[in-house]
Amino acid sequence: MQSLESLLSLKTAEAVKTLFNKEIDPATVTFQKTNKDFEGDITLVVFPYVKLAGKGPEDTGKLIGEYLQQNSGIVDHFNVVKGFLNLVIGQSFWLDCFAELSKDDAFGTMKAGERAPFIMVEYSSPNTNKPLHLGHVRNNLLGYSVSNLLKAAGNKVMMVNLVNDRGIHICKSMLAWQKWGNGETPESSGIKGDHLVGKYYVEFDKHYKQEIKSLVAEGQKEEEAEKNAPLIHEAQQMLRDWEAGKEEVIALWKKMNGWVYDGFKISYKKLGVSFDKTYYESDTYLLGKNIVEKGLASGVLQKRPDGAVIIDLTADKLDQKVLLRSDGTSVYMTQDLGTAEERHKEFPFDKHIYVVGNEQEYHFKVLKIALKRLGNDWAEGLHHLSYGMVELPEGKMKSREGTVVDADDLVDEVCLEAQQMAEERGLIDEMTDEEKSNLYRMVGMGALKYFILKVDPKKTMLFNPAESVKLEGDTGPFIQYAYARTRQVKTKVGEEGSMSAATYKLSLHPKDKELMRLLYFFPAQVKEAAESYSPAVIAAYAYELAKLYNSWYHDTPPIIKETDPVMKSYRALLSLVTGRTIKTALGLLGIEVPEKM
RNA sequence: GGUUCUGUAGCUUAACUGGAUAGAGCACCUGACUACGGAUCAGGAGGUUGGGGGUUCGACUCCCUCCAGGACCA
Repeated sequence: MQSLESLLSLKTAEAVKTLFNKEIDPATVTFQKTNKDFEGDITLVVFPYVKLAGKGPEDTGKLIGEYLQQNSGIVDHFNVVKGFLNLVIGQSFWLDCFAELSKDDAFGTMKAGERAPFIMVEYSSPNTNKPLHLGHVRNNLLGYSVSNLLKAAGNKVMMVNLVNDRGIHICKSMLAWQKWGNGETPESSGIKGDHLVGKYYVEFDKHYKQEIKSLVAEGQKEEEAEKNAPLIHEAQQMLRDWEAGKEEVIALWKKMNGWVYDGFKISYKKLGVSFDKTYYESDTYLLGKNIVEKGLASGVLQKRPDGAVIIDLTADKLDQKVLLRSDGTSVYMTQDLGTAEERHKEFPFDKHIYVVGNEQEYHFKVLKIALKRLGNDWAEGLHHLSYGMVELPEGKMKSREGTVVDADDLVDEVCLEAQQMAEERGLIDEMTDEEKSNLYRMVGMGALKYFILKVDPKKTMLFNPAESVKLEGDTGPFIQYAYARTRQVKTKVGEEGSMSAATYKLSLHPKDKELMRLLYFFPAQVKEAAESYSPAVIAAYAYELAKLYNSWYHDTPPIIKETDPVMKSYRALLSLVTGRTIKTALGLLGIEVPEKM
C-alpha cells in the first residue's frame, strides 16, 4: 500500500499544477500532525504555495483542499484555518491500513536484507579497576537500544565492547591487593569480583594520599609529592613489568581481571545487554604505530623537533595533535587508529558508531579526520554517538566524595521498590514466588530504563533516584500496565479478534480511529529514531500509545460486554495489535513486558 | 586564552528540524460509570522558551551580542 504522505504529496503537486499551473516537486511537499484542537488527521501548511497561487492563504488552502477531496480518493472532508489545511481521511482508509498492519507480527520492524548496510556499534567499554556506575548504565542502555533501533530499521548490526584491561589503573588495584589484601578473594570475602578489585583501587588511593600528605609536610609542593610518592613509583614499575611480560605480574593481572569479568557478567545480565564480540586493550594497545610510520613516510604526518609525531589539523579548525610521543610510545589516539583499521579489515563495516560520553568529542573528531587523511575513505562512516553526563540532584558524581551511584546497587534498589509497590496493591497474590520476583525485576528495570532512555541522548540528564522508581505518569511501568491490560482484555474477551467486510459498516468511536492512526505512524517513528540514534523518540511514542489506549479503553463501551460480534471482534483485534506494538516499542528500549501486574 | 555544547512551568522534560494558542509528567487543586484492571480516566491552575537586537507572512528553532553553567584543547 502506498503511504499516506506520498500519496498526498503526489496529489498536492498535481493540484498545484492543475490549479495554478506551476510545477513543484512532490518530494518537497511536507505534512505535519494536525493540532489536536482542530479536526483532521494530517495537515498541509499552504504558506509555501500562496505566492504560486497568487491568492491569500485561506483561498489557496480551500482550492487545494477541494482538489484533494475530489481526486485523492481518501480525503473525506477538510477545513482551513489561517494557512493550515486540515485533511480528514476517510474511515475506510484507516481500516485498510489497520487490516494490513495487523497481519504483521513484527509490525514496525524490518528484516535486514542481503545488501543491508553493516553497522558496528561499540559501547560499554569499561575499565577493569572498578565496578560499573550510573554513567555506565546510561552508556549501556543507549548502546543496546540504538543497536536494536538500527536492526529494526533494516541494518545488519554487530555490537562490540572494548575493555580497558591494562594500564596504570589496574596496576594500582593489583599493588594494593598485594600489599594489604591478605589473599582476599571473591570467594573468601563474598564480595562480587569487580567490587573487590574496586575496593583495592580505593585502598591504593587512600595510602597514596597519605604519602603525598607527609611529603607535603616535609616541604614538597603538592605536584612534586604526587610524582615522588613511593607508591606511584611502585605502580609504574608494575606497569613496566607487565609490559615486559613478567610472569608473576601477568598472573596476578589475569587473576584479578578474571574476578572483574565474573562481576561484569552479572551486571550486564541484570542490565539485559550483550555483545557479539569483546575486544581487550591488552591485545590492541600496540596497534597503530605502523600506521603512524606509514603516514610519516607519505608526508601526511610530521615529526616535531623533539621527535614527537604530529598531525596538523589547523586547516580543520583544530590544532596539532600528537600521535606518537617523542620517546616512541603510544597515546590513546595511536591505538584507536590501529583498532579502527584492524576492525575494518576484519569486519568491513559501512558505519561504525562509538557510544562514548561527550567529553571525548574532540578525540573522535580528530580520530575521524586523521583516518581520512591517512587514506581511509571508510572513515567517513565513523560516528561518535556523544551522550551527555548524568548528574544527581546534589550535582555531579564524585568518587572522592563518595557520591558515585553503583550500578548493581541501583538495580537492586529499583527492583525492591517495585516489589514494595506491587505488594501494596496486592493484585498478584496467586503468582508463584518465582513469577513474582520476575515481575519485580521487569517492572523495576522498566522504570529505570525508561527513565534514562526517554531523555534525548545529547542532553545532560538529571537522575533523581526517587523519581526513577515511580510507576505513575510518564514512566515505564505505566506503559507496561497498558500492555498487561491488553493481555487481560484478550483472555476475558476470549478471542484474538478479526475483521471482515462487515467491519467497514460499523459506526466507530473517534478513539477507534485515533488509535488506528497512531499505530499507522509507528514505522515512521522507528525510522526517525534510528536515523537520529535516539531511543527517546520511541519512548515518547510508546508513552503516547499507552496513554491513548487507556483513554480508548475508558471512553469506548465495555468491550467484554459488547453484544455486536462484529464490533467486539474488531475492538479485540485493535486491543491486541496495540499491545503487540507496545511490546515491540518497549523491546526496542530493552524493556520487557508482563502479562499481569 | 581558543573551540564547542547547554539554558523551556516550582521540579523532570517534549516540540516532527522555520509553522497554528509552546505539548506532557511529577507536585498542587477538582471530579469519574456502585470498578470490562483505579499502577486508570477527565478537568483546573502554572510560560516574556536566560536577556537584548536582527532575518520574514511566521522564530524555542537561523544570525549577532551579552549573561549563566558544562566539556574539551594548549
